Order: sequence, then C-alpha cells, then structure tokens
Amino acid sequence: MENTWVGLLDCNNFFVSCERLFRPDLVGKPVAVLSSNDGCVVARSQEVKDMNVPMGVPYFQIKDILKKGSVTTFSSHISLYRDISRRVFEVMKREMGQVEQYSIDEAFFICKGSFAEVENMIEQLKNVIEMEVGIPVSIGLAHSKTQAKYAASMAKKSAGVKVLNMEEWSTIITDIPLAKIWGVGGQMELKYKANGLVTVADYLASDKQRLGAIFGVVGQRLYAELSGYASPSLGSSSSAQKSLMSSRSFKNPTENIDVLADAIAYHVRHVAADLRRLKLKASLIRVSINTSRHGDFILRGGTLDVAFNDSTNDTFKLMAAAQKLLKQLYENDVPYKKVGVVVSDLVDSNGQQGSLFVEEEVTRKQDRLMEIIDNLNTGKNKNLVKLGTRLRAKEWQGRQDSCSPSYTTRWSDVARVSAK
DNA sequence: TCTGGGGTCCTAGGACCC
DNA sequence: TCTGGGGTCCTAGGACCC
Repeated sequence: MENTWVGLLDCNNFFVSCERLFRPDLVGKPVAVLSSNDGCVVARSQEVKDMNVPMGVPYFQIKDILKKGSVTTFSSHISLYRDISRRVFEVMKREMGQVEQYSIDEAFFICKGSFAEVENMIEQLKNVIEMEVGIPVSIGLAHSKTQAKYAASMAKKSAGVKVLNMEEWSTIITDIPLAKIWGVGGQMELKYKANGLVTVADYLASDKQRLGAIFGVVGQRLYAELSGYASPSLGSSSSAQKSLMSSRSFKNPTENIDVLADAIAYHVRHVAADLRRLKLKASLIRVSINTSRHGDFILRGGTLDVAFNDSTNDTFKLMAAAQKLLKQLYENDVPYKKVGVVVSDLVDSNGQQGSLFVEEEVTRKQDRLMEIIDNLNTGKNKNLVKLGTRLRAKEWQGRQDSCSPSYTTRWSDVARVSAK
C-alpha cells in the first residue's frame, strides 16, 4: 500500500490561464476573470493575488484598485474554459488511465511506484499537459485525497509538483491549521476550535470514536483522510450525476412575470438539452425565483417542484411544468433578481422503462422532434429554435462587457496565425 | 447603481406507521 | 382520567467545494 498514491492535478488560475492561452501578451501581467453579470472576481492571476484582491469579491468594490494596477479583466467565457478543460483531461486520461474529474479544473488519479518513480511520473504529466494544451498545472501526490489536495497546494508554491509521503506529513501536521484542510469551512473550523482542535496534529491525536460521536460521519471521514490510512480509491468517474441546474441573476430586478417566464424558458431549454446530451431523463423539476440577497425583499421569493410520473427530457413537458410552478410562485410587486431551474432524480434514458400509460409511438415522435431541435441548435445557427420564449432576453440577461472571442468553438473567432 | 453559477453530501425534524 | 416508543421515509436547509 505504501506504493499506491493518490494524486490531484489542479490547473493554475484556470480561467486566467485559458484567456492567456490566446493572449500570450498577458503572460506575466495581472489578469482577472469576472463571474456572470461581471458581478464578482472568480479567477486571479498571481499578480492579482499579490495585490491582495480576494477571491469572490464584488467587482464594483475593487474596480478602482484593478484599474490602478492595470489589471486586464475578462467576463467569464465558460464554453471556452470547458473546451480547454476537456483537452487537459483527455491528455490526463491518456497518460494516467482512470481519472476522477472533480471540477472544471481539477482531477484525482491513482499511481503506483516508489517515491522517485512517482515523482518522475508527475513531472512528466505536468510537462506533457503544458506542452500539448498550454495550461500550467500543479500536481500533488499523497496517501489520501485530502492529503493530495494539501500536497497540490504545496506544489503550487514551489516547483509545481509535490510528493508528500507519510514521513514528511507527520512532521508538518503540527503546523497545518484545520482551516487549511479541504472540507473544513468556517463553521466546522469554529466547531473544532470549540473542542480544542486547531491543527491537523490535534485532530489526529484525538480519539477516533469520540470525534465520530461529536462530529458525525463528516468527522470520522476527516480522521481517515488525514491519517492517510484510508485506502485510496477513485469515485467511479462515470458515477451518475444527481442533478442539473441552470440559473442566472438579472442585470436589473424585475416585477414583470413575462420577463420571468422568458428567463425560465431559457433555463428549461438549457437543462432539457443537457439532459438529452447526457442521455438522461428527470423525474423532478424545481423552479426558484429569488429576490436580491441585499435589500428589503430578502424573505420573498421561493422554490417549488413537481414530480413526473414518467421521467422525461422533453422540452415541452418540462416547460409546461416549469411555467405552471412559476405562476404559483409569483407575487405582484416583488422585485425579482434571479430565477433558476433544477432537474433531479435522473435516470438513464436508454434503459428507462416506459409507463404503461404512455403510448410508445407518441414517445418516439417526441424524441425525434427533440433530436431535430437539438441538431438545429448545435449547428451553424446556434440557438435557432427557442421554445417558449417571448424574446424579452434583453430585459433580464446580464452584462458581459469584456468577453473574449470564442477561439475554439466558433469558426469566425478561431485565432489566425500568420507567418512573417 | 453594481454581490456568480453549478454541484454534492449530511442532518434535523416532521409525517407516518405499527 | 391516563396520552409509548421505535422505526422508516422524506424534505428543507446547512455546509462545503470550485
């Protein structure tokens, strides 16, 4: 077991690195990427981190600081980042075999060998990804996922790779606050502190049973992870997704139900198309309409859901259900700031058993129609068919003031390379 | 004026049943 | 008059993550 390691690969400042890929002139210069609506800072280059700009800070609060520091800012360009992400993980799979993707820019993997061997392997991996995709990465290797996360954070501060064995781990844990550990947030930190636990060493020196009694399964799992004795394994990378969501804040609040209906329609189209792309059907749809988190209407808004007898990925069915929920939720004279749609209780659309009450012929026709719509929408004319829309998009869709071109997903935006 | 979007897992407590 | 206790299932919401 000593020879089996679990690794975490983490793309450095991922969104920033994606933008720099097509703007090499920005390498070494301060760059930040903003969330949708240009609301918050969601990615920072090292130069921006060094300016003490925190993650997630509202853009308007630090606009001046960014300007003063000549920071180049981009609106989020998620389709571009997803495309680059896919390339990183393709290389990773080719090199390492099975990987468990954890987020758009991180994945776990297992590797075996002596310290020197695995160190060599991850240096290789780093080089190959940086050569082939052009995104800088950090890789940490240790004896549990939680340790590997920590190793990756050490890697980021040094050569970009870090193999953390048990010997070194046991010497550094007295200096690692629990708050720096993956999965320990502000609330848990307070709870641990209240019980006299501040560092990883404190935690590991405690009685395992007692930790379980006080902190439940979360506390027990943390012990196993920190101790490194949980045999490393990957969650099956194909493990079924549990829910799909589409939601967005509006540029300006609205009291108009037609605008809300238009936004809901947009989100339903998106989750329905996602379901079909992933070959899934949903048994539950949930609609949320929210007011601003800041202001006089915090307690208004709400969430309602409805279950289907037959799971579905049919845009019409989902749309009808969602619009009905919206009507139930809507109140006059409330300024809404955000709406969203979640589908869950997902089942495989291939193996799904039809209800006795659904005519098979009807189902087939609907599937065919959805297929035609999807083909139209993914072709040259993106989003040609917009079911349920009343074209009020401008009234709710947000600002994307400085979005980079679609270098990889739109022919017209492909970067041109010219020889001298 | 302006505060993201998309997920997972766990828990407490209510409903219901015997 | 007296008003159990234990189990399961479900849901809303909390906590955390990137």
